[in-house]
Amino acid sequence: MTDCAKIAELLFPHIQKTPADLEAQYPPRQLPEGARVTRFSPSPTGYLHIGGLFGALADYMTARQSGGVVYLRIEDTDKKREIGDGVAAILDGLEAFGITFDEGVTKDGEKGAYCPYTQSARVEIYQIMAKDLVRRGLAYPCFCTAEELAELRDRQEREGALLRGYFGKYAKCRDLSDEEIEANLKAGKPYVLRLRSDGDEARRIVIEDMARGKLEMPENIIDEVLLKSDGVPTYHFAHICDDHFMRTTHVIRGEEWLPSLPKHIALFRACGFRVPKYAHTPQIMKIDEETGGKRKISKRKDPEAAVSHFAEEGYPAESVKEYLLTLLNSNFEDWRRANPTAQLTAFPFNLKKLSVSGALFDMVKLRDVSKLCISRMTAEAVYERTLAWAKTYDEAFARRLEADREKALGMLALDRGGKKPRKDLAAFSEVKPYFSYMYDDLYKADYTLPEHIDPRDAAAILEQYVTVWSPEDDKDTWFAKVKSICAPLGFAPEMRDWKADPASYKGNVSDVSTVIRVAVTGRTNTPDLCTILRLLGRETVHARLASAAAYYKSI
RNA sequence: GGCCCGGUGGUCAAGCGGUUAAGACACCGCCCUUUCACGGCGGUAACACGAGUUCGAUUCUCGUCCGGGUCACCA
Repeated sequence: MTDCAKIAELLFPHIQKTPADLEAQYPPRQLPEGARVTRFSPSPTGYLHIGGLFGALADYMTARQSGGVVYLRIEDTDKKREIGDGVAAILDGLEAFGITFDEGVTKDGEKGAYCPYTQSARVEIYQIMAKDLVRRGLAYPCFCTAEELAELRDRQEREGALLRGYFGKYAKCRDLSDEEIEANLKAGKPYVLRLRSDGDEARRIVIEDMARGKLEMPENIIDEVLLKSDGVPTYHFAHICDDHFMRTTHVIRGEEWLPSLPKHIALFRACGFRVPKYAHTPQIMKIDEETGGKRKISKRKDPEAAVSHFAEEGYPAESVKEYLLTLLNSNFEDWRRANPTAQLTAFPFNLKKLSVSGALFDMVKLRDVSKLCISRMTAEAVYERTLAWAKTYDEAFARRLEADREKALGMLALDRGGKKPRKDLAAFSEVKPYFSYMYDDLYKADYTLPEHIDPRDAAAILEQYVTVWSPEDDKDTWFAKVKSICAPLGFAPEMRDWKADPASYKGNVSDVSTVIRVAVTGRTNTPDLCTILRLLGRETVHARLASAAAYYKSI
């Protein structure tokens, strides 16, 4: 007969505390009815990933809309994969998107009563639980080497075992005698701690997932590793201990965790803990250019996987957030339309409405959301944010913006505000190319006209126009002047006249303004021309009109 | 391969036994209009397939197919 208490003592002589002590140290939270406690728990293995942000947003919204708590926990139990500034990278990413936590790891250390929030600092907690499991005969040390494990796998393959892993008759160390364990320990053999599963392959468990409804899976029978040979827990064990003692009510995580759910249920039961509610989020996909198929968005292959990519491109953080939210709860768009200025946290986020199939990340849709978002900003806001973007990504442009703030504000105010705001800027990086004609050294002349306009007419229009235009003109005066040069040159000043009898005109007022627009901006389409001309100023306008006229005459 | 999760227009998706099968993005057309954009109106386009249950299946069940995930001392 094995003496579990003795083995527990042998394995963890330094552990004196018991689960009861932990219960006392980390008591249930005093929160109002219905308040949900969620957590975002990344591992510091790289930059913040779009899928991570997606999940963090779900955690954040769930806690906020229920008057609960959302905390940030760092899962750094794998020192091999960890990168140096991993935590900082994640913190920066989250900060950029305005996702704030009530508790957990911050740039200035940890805050909250359930600390520490970094798994590597919680080893004692895991070991207290582990010791208790051993004492109760629910866990045992396994001394199998990597070679033995590989052998096991080979054997299972040979035998055609449907289920692979460390379990039942394959679990070599499951029934080691006390003497063998003691001898191994004395010999200094490394070991991992495994769950002694009492699962039955034939039994099935039913779990309610908040997003997916009833889920049915076979019971876990694997003797999962709880503590690795360095005494640090695996994800599975840390998840159970942390989410219990941090009193998480809702575990929101990616669907890649679905297959290990039976393990987690078994572990919660073994520990005597209540199982939290789960919601498994879908993965964010993209179209693979090579195969044309859908696939999970990947950190390695896809630059847009890194959340920082959007900052570099100058997409407003809130538009990325809003786009992600439409992926999370598709009724978000309708809500936003009905509440254009409401705080994001006012949205009645609902885990039950989580979409369950992997959503394709749609850059086109993101751009639309972003255009709408920027179109609603004031010129001052666009100026400040473009400037902030440029300061890190395009210094020369930043200096230019600062050098003539008035002009920049003027151009950014073009067709902004009012009932019909322009929706043509999706990112702050687009300001420079979009308004390149506003700056002499960025401006590239392109005198290409629509084919139906004769260059000789164009030259005549420009020569006439320069005599009437004045930067002081208001919009009506400006347009009246454009019209005034139409008739003498054979163009219809009124669209109505032209439509009634196009044959008797060379063109109409639209052609005339196109000629002016092309001459001054090098584009056939721009925002309000009158204002552009005024912003450009007399000298520039005259010079551009003259050189365009000269060009048309020369061909 | 075993297990798991999915499968409604090009994309994201409402739907939850009886609907002319919403909406958004994209696309096309028209209107508005000095261009473009905005806005308005309209249009193209979908229930993967096969059985079963039912008076009736997009909706329920089973099978097939397709997509994805997962089978580590990684998370």
